[in-house]
Amino acid sequence: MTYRQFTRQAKLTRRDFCLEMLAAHREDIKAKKDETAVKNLELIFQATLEVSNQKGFQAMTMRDLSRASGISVGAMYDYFNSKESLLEMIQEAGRRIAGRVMRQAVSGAEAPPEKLAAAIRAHLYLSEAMQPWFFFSYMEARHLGKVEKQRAKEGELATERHIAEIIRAGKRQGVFADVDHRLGAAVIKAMLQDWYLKRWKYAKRRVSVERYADFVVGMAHGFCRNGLGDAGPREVRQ
Amino acid sequence: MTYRQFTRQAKLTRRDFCLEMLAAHREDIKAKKDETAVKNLELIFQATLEVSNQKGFQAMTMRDLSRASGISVGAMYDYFNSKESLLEMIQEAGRRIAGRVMRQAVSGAEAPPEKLAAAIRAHLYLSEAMQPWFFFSYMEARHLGKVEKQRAKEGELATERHIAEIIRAGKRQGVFADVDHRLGAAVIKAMLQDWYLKRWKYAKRRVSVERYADFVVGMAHGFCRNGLGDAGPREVRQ
DNA sequence: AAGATAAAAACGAACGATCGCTCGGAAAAT
DNA sequence: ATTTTCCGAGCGATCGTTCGTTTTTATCTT
Repeated sequence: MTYRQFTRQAKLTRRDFCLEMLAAHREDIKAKKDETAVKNLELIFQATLEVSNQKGFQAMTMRDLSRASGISVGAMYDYFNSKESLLEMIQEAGRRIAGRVMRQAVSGAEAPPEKLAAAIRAHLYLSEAMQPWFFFSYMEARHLGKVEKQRAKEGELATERHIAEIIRAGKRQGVFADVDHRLGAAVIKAMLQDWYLKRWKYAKRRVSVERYADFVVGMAHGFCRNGLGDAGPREVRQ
Repeated sequence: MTYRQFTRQAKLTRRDFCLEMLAAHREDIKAKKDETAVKNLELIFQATLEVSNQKGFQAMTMRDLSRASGISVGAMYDYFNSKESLLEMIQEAGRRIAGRVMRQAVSGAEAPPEKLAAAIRAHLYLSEAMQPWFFFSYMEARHLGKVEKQRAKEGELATERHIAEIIRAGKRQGVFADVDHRLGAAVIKAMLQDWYLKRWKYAKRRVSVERYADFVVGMAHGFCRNGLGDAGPREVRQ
């Protein structure tokens, strides 16, 4: 699947994101008409990611946010109860959308190699389509409350366990070599995260998400087929 | 080289770190006696990383820092001019030490495979010994001023270019396959960063730095020898 | 169609709390 | 007795947040 096909089937626009936020907090949001509510949520959401991804959520003041969104400080508070709850609303909505997309994206494949490729590709395409949110979510997870922080961490570990499980299944079926599936999943995850954490770097080098996906899938398959992760005597040490 | 051997030859204690800070800012620091200066710098340095790595540097107040270090707010200002300059002092000293260690750690190897292994191992061992600083440096780079931020980014890119150069040399000498050395270096770098960004995860799973190093070196060699990164027709797509 | 009325949305000055930081004097060391 | 180190109340600035008011939009009346 190409990135173009992916974005066509998945609804991941800024508007979709804010509809999710509105639905989850309809009674807390003071605006009566959905039309205006979504419109202003979009302005606030975009401004939050823009300012926050540049200087950090803590360093962003409500006056910064007001200037960047074009909405007065007082009016913004019709859409969230506090700065902290704004952070939680954004994290929560994104986590829900990402979870939903991931679940249905990997539902097609059968054999472990294809499943592995599908999972990698789905994660990369998703994080490409929602890059500002993924970056935000990663960098600001520390500022969440205990409950929300635990949920964010759990979401991360679930992705990793999912990949590890695919590798394990491949080993049982004999299509993968006897590699450390947990360490393998960990480093694959590291590569996936690098895409949204350092996207400016890849953009400057003109590396497309498809090319990066091909590359990571290639590395993952090579690793699983040849068993490079067993640290055997082929190792060269200094 | 084992991690134990590495830490024995490299001077990377907290005290060494603070001696570096003191030497760089001897005239700005109000304390006259080096003894007391280093002692208090250690308290401040440790408390800064402790509090900051948990809640973020911006969210850390000077009163937090005073409580965590056991030094009064007033006395702390005998050791730095402002909160921002404290951040810069820590970043600068760490960058200098890390650069020095890396330069001499990879000076021994000759052939590209050994050079690659040495570079990976040196970086991992270094980030293990200075893990709190590496984590801090990565997460707080956004809060630096323009000049310091550029220097931090340059340091990162230098590491990556170094790895890419080794792979390129290996290709020219025919010991490595025709792989994309830039993308290869990028994902190797991602694996290296994962070690200090997610160390709690590896600690819980009882993965030692040596085992992780063996694993990454194995993946890097496998990739370079078999050319998994060319995204050829062997790719399986969904 | 136009004016009156009510409802909804937007505003920004002002509030108490807390921030980074200073400074005059106390405490400790020499 | 002198120097060095340490202290923490207090300063102005700025923070997140509120709320009485104005402006805009929708609805009703003539």
